[in-house]
Amino acid sequence: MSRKVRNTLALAVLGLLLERPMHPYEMASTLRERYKGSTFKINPGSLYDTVEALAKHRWIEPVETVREGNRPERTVYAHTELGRQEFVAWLDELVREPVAEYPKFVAAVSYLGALGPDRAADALEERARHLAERIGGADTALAETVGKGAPRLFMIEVEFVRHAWQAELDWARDTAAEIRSGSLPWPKNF
Amino acid sequence: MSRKVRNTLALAVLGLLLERPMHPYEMASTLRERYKGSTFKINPGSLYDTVEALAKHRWIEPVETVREGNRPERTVYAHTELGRQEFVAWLDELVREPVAEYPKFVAAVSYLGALGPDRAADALEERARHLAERIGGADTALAETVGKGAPRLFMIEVEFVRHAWQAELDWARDTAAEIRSGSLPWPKNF
DNA sequence: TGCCATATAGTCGGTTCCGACTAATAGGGA
DNA sequence: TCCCTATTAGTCGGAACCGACTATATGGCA
Repeated sequence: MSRKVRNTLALAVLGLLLERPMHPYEMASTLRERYKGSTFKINPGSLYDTVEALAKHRWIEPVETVREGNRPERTVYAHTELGRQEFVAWLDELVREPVAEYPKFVAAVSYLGALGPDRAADALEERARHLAERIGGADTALAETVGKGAPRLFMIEVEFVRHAWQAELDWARDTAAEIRSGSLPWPKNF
Repeated sequence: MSRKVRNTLALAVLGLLLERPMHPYEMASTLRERYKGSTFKINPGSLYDTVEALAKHRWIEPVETVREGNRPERTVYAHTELGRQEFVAWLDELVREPVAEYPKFVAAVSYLGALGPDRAADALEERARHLAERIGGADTALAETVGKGAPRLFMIEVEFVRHAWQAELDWARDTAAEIRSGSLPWPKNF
């Protein structure tokens, strides 16, 4: 059946418009404020394209075009009833069904052999250090928001990525250790 | 500095051409044979675009154009010395430095609240079941290849994704349980 | 008051990506 | 021998995506 707009940025736009009408630039700054800059890739070009696509399919619609002083016009959008329905259905589907996602790291790991054992172990250990830093950052962010009294649910995706990073970190360290110990044998032809 | 070709499919192409010269269609079928269809998104259009981009930057080059019977011409490519160097350098970088990747599930989780507690828990439990199946599939694939006497390193990325899926599964189950038990409070305005 | 950094708001052209479509041949069964 | 399907091989137009660039206004400080 294949949804009309697949870009996840569209999900963010719909989510924001369910709260209140906004113009695109405001969407971008609101998302950044809420620490969603690492959940959604907020690129101005993509954002305006996405908003247009959503409008074309009547998931959102322009409600007014204001001009303040000599600044460029701002077109304010609101969600439609169709948009609200699609938002929830899409969300449901995204949570229920894992979809293939081809991350760069998996691609690289599939050719790990080409680095040779020493360089591969080095690289994995360096990655592990980077991941540890990011986990620290996530913990700080989580502590801050909870400290401000915000409900945990508002940062639930940060809890998830923290968990995922931890698992990746564990794997990187274990695999590096296996390479160092020789328990992960290295074929000659690499 | 920003690499010339970023598509990970280019990494797969280079990896294959380091073994021996091939024409694009052969690359695609070889990758599928080796169970790399879930590591790289092998789309004919993308593949031919990628090969062209690699050729433009002299990481690979056409070595011959053969025509058998009335079939379309097949252009066979080989890697260049530059291509070999870039391959290893790129690989190294991809392993060492985690890069931001915006997966759809994270986007959805960030709006989990919109599903309401019951539907959210349902959806997470269903995802957990799907993940369990995939983990089973990965285990089967791993057992088969090891059974055939292939070195573990040839399927190392499957070990990684298996680990990542397991972590995701654990999180999904734990979070669903927290929602069911009420220990993850649900704000009213969602 | 002159200047610079930052915030506001969005445009534009190019690259990448996608998947439906084309087209020929080989193999197998009725 | 005719037809159907699978395999081989690749093309093409459009959609999505990106990020550098434009342009105005505001605030602070030297």
